[in-house]
Amino acid sequence: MGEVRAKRMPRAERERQMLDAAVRVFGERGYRAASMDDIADLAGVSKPLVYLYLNSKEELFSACIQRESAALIAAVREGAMGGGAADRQLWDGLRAFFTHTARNPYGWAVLHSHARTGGEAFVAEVMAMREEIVAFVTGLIVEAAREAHGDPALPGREVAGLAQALVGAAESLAGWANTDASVTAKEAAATLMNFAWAGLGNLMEGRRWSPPPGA
Amino acid sequence: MGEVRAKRMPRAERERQMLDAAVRVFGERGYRAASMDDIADLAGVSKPLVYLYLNSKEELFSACIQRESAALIAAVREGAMGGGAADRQLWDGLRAFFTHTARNPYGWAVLHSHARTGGEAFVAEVMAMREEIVAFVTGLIVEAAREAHGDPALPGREVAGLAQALVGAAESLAGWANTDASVTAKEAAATLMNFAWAGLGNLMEGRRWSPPPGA
Amino acid sequence: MGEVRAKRMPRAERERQMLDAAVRVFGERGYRAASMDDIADLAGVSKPLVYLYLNSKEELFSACIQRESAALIAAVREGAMGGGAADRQLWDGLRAFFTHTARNPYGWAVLHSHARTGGEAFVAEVMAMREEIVAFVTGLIVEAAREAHGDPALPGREVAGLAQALVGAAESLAGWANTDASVTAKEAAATLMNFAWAGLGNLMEGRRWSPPPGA
Amino acid sequence: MGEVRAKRMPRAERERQMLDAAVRVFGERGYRAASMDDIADLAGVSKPLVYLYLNSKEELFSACIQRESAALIAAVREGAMGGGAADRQLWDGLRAFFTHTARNPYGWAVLHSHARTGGEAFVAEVMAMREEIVAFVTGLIVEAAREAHGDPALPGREVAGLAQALVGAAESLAGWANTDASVTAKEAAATLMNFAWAGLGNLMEGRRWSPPPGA
DNA sequence: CATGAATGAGCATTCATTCAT
DNA sequence: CATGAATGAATGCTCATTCAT
Repeated sequence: MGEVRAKRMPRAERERQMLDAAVRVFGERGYRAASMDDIADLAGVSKPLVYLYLNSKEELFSACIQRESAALIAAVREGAMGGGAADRQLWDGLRAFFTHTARNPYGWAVLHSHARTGGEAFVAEVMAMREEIVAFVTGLIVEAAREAHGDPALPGREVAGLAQALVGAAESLAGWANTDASVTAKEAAATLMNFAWAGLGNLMEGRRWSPPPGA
Repeated sequence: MGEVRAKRMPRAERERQMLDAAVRVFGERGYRAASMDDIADLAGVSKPLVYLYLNSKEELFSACIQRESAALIAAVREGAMGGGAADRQLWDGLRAFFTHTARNPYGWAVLHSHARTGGEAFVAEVMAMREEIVAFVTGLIVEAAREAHGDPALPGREVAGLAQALVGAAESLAGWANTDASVTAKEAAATLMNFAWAGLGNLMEGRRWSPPPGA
Repeated sequence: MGEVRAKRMPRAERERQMLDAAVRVFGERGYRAASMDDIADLAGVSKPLVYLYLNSKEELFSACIQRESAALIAAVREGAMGGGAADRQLWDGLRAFFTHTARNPYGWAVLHSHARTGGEAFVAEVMAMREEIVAFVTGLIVEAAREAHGDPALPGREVAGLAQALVGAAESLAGWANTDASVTAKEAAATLMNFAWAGLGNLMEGRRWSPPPGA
Repeated sequence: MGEVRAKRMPRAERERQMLDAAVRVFGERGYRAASMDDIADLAGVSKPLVYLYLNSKEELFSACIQRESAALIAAVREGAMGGGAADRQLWDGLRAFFTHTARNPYGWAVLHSHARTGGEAFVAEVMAMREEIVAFVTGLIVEAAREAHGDPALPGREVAGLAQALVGAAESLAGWANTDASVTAKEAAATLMNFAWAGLGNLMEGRRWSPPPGA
C-alpha cells in the first residue's frame, strides 16, 4: 500500500493521485514492466477504481504522456514568455526546460525513455509533443535570423534540421544533468547556448562549414 | 514462421540468425514487449534452440546490445580512420554514424530507444558504449582545439558537456533522418557540422555566449 | 474440473479448498510431478487465484506440510492426553496415529513420502515435525522407565535410537495398514505394542541382547 | 562434463557408468528433478547414447531400482549366510543392511526416498524388493520361533506385521545413522536387536501386551 | 559407435481486466 | 462510490526425446 487510504475525495483529485502514481511507476519501470497493481497500490486505491476512471492501461499511459507533455511545453513557453531578444528567449526556454526535467524526472523518463516502448500510438503522441517544441525552437531561430539579418537566408529544411539537433542536444544534456547531480540546469543551459549560438549565427550569415572537396 | 526452415546448420550461423531476428524484434517492440516466441519464429527455429544457444532473454538482449554496439563503434572508427584535420575526422565519423544507423535501424533502435527499458544492467552496457563514443568525440574536440589554438583552453567538464550535446544532437538527427527518408546521411552530417563547428571554434578561442545580466 | 464451481466464497474457505486439493495432488503425485494446473482444477478455481492466495508452488507445498504436520501431531497428542500409565499413553498415542494416517492418506503421503523430494527446506520442515514426535515418544519411554524402575538406566543416546526405531516401525506399519485395508488401526497399534513393549522393558531393566562373541 | 571422456569402452562398462551416474543424480534430486542432461554429463557420455543403451528415463530409473535392490538384498543375504542360530542370523543380516546402506547412500536414497515419487510402476518394483526382505526376515522369525519353542505359535498375519515393523524400524535407523555420522552400523544393529529381540521372544512364547480393558 | 542439432509439449508464474456485492 | 473475488491469455523457461551425420 502506497499510503493511508483517504476515502471519498472528489474525482478530480483522485485522478490526479492516480496519474501521479502512474507517472512514477511508468517512469521507473517502463510501460510494459509497470503493472496496474503497482500503480493502484501506490495511488492508494483499488484496481477497479483505476479502471473506472482511466479505462485501460493504454489510456492511462496516454493520459500520463498528455499531462507530462503539456506540463513540459507549458514550462518552456512560460520560461520564454518574458520576451526580449531571440537569444534571450532561447536561453530562458532552455533553462526552463532543464529545470523542469530535473524536477520531474519520472515525467521526463516517461516522455523521453519509455513512450517509445508502448507501441505506435504512444510514439505518435510523444512525437507530436516533440514537434511542438521543435516548432517553437524553429520559430525562435527564424526570428533570431530576422532580427540579426533582416532576411532569413536559411531554407526551411535547414532550419528544421537545426532545431532537431538543438532539441536532441538538449535532451542529451538533460539526461546528463539528471545522471550527474552536480550539473545544474543553468550550467546545462549555458553549455548548450555556447555550443549552439555561434554555429547558428554563422549559418544565419551564410557562413558554412564546407566538407572537404574529396568527400 | 519467418522463413523457410533450413535444417541442420552449424551453430555459429544459427546464432547469427537468432541475433538478427532478436535485434529486429527487440528493435521493433522493445525488450519487454518482445517475446521469445516471436524471436524464435522469426529466426526460423524452435524456442528451446534459442535457449540452448543464448541461455535467456536477458543474455540474448545483452548479446544484441554488444553486437550492435561493437558494429556501430567500428563503423564510426573506421569512418574517421582516414586521418586528416580534426574537423575532417569529425565529419567523416559523423557521416559513418548516420550511414550506419540508417542502414541498421533495428540495431539503432535497440541501442537508442530500448536498451534503457530492460533494467539496470542493460543501461550500463549501453552507457558504456555511449561513453566510448563520447570519449572518441571528446578526443577529436580536444585535438581540434590543440590544432587551432595550440593550447586547449577548455576545462574537461566543459568538454564533457559539449561532447554530450554533440552526441545527443547526432542521435536526434539520426532519428530525424530515419523518419524522413528524404534526409540523407550526408545532409544530416552537414547540418550537424554546421551547427556545431562554429560554436566549438568560438569556445576554443575563449569566446562565450554570455547570459544576460539579469538572469 | 474437479467439482461444481461455487463462485464468490470468502477467502478463508477458498484457501482451505485449495489446500485440500493440493494435499491430495501432492500426496498422489509428489512435489515435482504435481502441477499447479491440476491443483487449481481440483480445487475448482483458476490458477491465478491459487497464486493470489498461496503465492507459489513452494509456499503452497510448505503450507500443506505445516497443516498436515500440525494435524498429525495434534491427533497423537490428543489421543495420548487421557493420561494413565506410560504404556497406556503410548498405546493411545499409537492408535491415534494409525487412525489419523488411515483417515488422511494423502496428508500422510505428503509427510512421509513426498516431503523429502521437494528440496532441503521441506526436508527440514518435516524433520522438525518428526523430531517433535520422536521427542514425545522419547518422553514416554523415559517416563515409563521411571515408573517401572525408579531410575532410568538408559543413556540418552540409546533412548534416541529406540525412539527412532519405534517411530520408524510405526511409519512402516502405517504404510502396511494403508495398503492392506483389512488391517485396522487397532491391530497395527497392538502389533507395535507387542513388538516394542517387552524389548523396551528388558532394556530398562538392564537386560540386553548380546552380540555373539565372535562378531 | 563429469569426467574425462574415455572413448570406445565395452558396452557393459559404459552401462555401469551410466547407472552409477543415474543412481547418484536420482538419489540426490529425486526422479522428477533429475534431468537426463545431468545424468549424461555426469556419466561422461552424450545423451543419445544414454537413450541408445537405456531407452528412456523410466527404464533408466527402473534399472537403477533393480540394481540397487539386488545389491541390497544380496548384501543382507550374504551377511546372514554364515548360519547359526536365528538371532545370530538376524544380527548378521542387520549389520550387513546398515553397512550397505551407509556405504551406498545414493542407492539407498533411490530405494527408500525417491522410488515412491516416480509413479505406480516404481512403487511396485520397490515394494517387491521390500517384500523380499520382509519375507526373509519373516523366515528368520518363524525359524527362531521354531528353534525356541518347537511350534510356531504365531499366526502368519501377526508375523507379517512384526516383520513390517522390524523392517520399518531398520529403515528409520538407517536414516538416523546416515544423518548422524557418529552412529555406526554396529550400533544401529545393536539398538534394533535390543529393541526387537525381547519383544519377539515374548510373543513367541505367547506372552502379549494387553490393551487396557476399557480401550 | 557416437554425437551435435533440433523440437513438441508442458510448467510456474504474471498481468490486464471484469463482476457481484 | 468502492472493492474483494476471480479469470483468460500470455510469457519465460525446461525437459525428455529424436534425427541426420
